[in-house]
Amino acid sequence: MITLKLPDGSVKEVAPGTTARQVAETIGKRLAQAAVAAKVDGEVIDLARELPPGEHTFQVLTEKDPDALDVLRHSCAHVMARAVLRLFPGTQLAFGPTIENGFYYDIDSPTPIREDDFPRIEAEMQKIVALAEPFERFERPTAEARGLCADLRQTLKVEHIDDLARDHPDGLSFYRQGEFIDLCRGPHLPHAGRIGAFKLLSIAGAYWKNDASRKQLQRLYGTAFFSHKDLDAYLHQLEEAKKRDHRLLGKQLKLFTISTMVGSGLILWMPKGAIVRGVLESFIKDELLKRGYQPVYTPHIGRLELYRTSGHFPYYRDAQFPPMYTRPAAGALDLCQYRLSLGELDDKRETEFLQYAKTAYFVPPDYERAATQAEKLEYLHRYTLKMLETMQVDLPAYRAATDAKGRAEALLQWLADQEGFLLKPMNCPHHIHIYKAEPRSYRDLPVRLAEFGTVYRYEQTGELNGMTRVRGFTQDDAHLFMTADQVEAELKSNIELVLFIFTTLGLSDYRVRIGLRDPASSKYVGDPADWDRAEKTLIDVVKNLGMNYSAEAGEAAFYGPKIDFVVRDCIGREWQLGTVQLDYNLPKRFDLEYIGPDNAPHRPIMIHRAPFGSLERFMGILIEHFAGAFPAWLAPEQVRLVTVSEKFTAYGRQVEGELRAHGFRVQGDYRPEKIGFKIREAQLEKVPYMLVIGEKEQSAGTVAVRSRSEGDLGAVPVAEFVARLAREVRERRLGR
RNA sequence: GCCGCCUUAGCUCAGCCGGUAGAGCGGCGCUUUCGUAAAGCGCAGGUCCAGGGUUCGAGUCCCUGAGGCGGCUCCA
Repeated sequence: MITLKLPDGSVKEVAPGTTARQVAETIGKRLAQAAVAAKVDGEVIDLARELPPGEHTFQVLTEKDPDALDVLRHSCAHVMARAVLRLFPGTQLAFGPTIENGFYYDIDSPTPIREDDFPRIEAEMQKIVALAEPFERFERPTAEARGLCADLRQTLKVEHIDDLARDHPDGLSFYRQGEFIDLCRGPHLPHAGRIGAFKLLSIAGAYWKNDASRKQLQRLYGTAFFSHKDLDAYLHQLEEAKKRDHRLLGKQLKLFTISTMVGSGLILWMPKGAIVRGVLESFIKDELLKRGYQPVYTPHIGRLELYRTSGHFPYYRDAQFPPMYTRPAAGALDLCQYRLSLGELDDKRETEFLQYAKTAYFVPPDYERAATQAEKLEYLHRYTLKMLETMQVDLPAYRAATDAKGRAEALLQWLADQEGFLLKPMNCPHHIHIYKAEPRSYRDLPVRLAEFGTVYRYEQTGELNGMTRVRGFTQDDAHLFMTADQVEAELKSNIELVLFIFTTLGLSDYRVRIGLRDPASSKYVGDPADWDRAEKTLIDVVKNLGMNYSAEAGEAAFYGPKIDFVVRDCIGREWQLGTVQLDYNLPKRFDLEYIGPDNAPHRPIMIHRAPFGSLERFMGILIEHFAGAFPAWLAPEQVRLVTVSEKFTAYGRQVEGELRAHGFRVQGDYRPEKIGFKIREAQLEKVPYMLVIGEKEQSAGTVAVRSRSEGDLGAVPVAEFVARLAREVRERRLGR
């Protein structure tokens, strides 16, 4: 017998071989009709599946259950794939999972699919849904499954089976629906007729198995619901969310702009945006001073040697603006050094090298693109020799070296003596040298150096996004230098600082991610023992604070693990804001020390932290968070005075002066327009308060207050309005 | 960087099968002196992203490049 525990606590015994649907029928006919799938021991299964022997929890899923929506969407992905196969014969299927608000299917079709094709595909899907054919599960031994996929000419599926044969030696499942058969774990709807409403949303490129070196496929995104009403509600919600987009609001509200001439990913803060940023900066600066931080300033560039020492230059070469050598040819040799140190020339870098070589008139005449890696490196070597010769630089160590690695090292020796600078990609090396500028005692620790430090990173063009992913940004950065037994308290205090900032701004929808190193990757520097210690400390601190978190391998910085605060933008993309990073490595690389109570030198430990992340990204997220309607303490313009007619201009100016004298950001609108028009403008500019001034106010010495969100609040004496607003600003009230 | 799409007035956008460019808002001028989300009339404003090609003729078709959007990959 099979024993099932139902959600209401009752227990049901059924015979072996009973299907989930049969159980639903014994519970109730209506329930069986409403059933979409079943949940056994937390796992969602088809209604047609026979229940496994033993004791289980059992639940029938109906349309109301969120898990049921996933099942529906997964089935809809199959329907879409089936429609695509009909319309685009020869299409290869990859993966078709559900995602948070819908589903996608990765495909490789002989003729690329375009958004114009969506209506045809949707019409074909509609036909399939109308037939209401069942989804039938069947299983095959792995070898046979491979054969079936091969017969279906689904080469990607065959490749996938080869990859996962190890993990599934005892067979794989398929689902058949009409002529369509797909390798799939399931579960699925009983039949396609249950798909109430669906829509294809977009199309994008995606790499096979998420690997950029593999083939790029087309990813078709769609969504589906049980009812048209739900679909319409979702589409409406999408439209509304788009109106909060910081790129749109930034333009409308004149907060920031990006100019092609200045460069992609470089934010120009317009006066209104600059006000908000300034208020945020003083907010955090005051907080830091209270917490024992010391503000510092450092320049925007630093010597290459500095970043060779820190590791930033060699490790993130491709993500930086090119180095600036005072001797131009050194730049070319630097490029050679880098390629030689990598020991390979991939297609992209080979093209770059050829272009570079051409401009220097050093193209090897017999250069063949099809050369092997070894031949390519040989050309690179000959090019380097030619450069050195022309520059009349004699490098015996280079000549003596026999392989690319040796040559790279010899070149680096020479480059290290060349004067070269880098736009700073991080502030830490500069701050480290402030730490190093004086001898430190254990009594001085922790030393907390803070700066709104602007850094530059050459992000790939496809990554740039409004204010959230840029090439020049300012971190509210600080570096803390401390002893081992101060680490925990400092970490804790920094996490609390981030939380304080988030609370003040009403950012409540975030998640905490602990970034650990990926054991399989070689990008991390330092002693594994230090890493283990650092990772354990971070996890302990977060646990002790009772926070929810997810620990994710591969999300660490190259020098240490970190705690990130991740938020979502208006269309659901995640961005890292606040970050706290623990670092045992840079102190070693820069040979930092302090004198301990034992009168001997010790190595300090560093924390890197930026509660906002970057002011640019934070501002972008904040614009979306408030939908452009900043609370009074942050608003670029706090008060707009609107006069009923030009007769009241004088009184208006008097009130304006009074408010300005109290430090408020106020602007008077004295144009001979109707006040309805002036109010509309102020409302659209999202000014928190409008003060209407006419005959009554002038004679009574009052102002008629109108709130952006609550409308007419009635007249009050000017002094009273001043007191109210001052309090609202002081308390950093969020309003709504 | 990769795949797909987009780029027309300051902004939002129309512009058919290739025949020489339009609207609304905004701006400016005049009139209106007005009570809580748009007063009326008039005027100005365009290298149709850039470069090349096809064509008698290109905003429209083709190629290359730049910038943007959505993904993917990346993100110290």
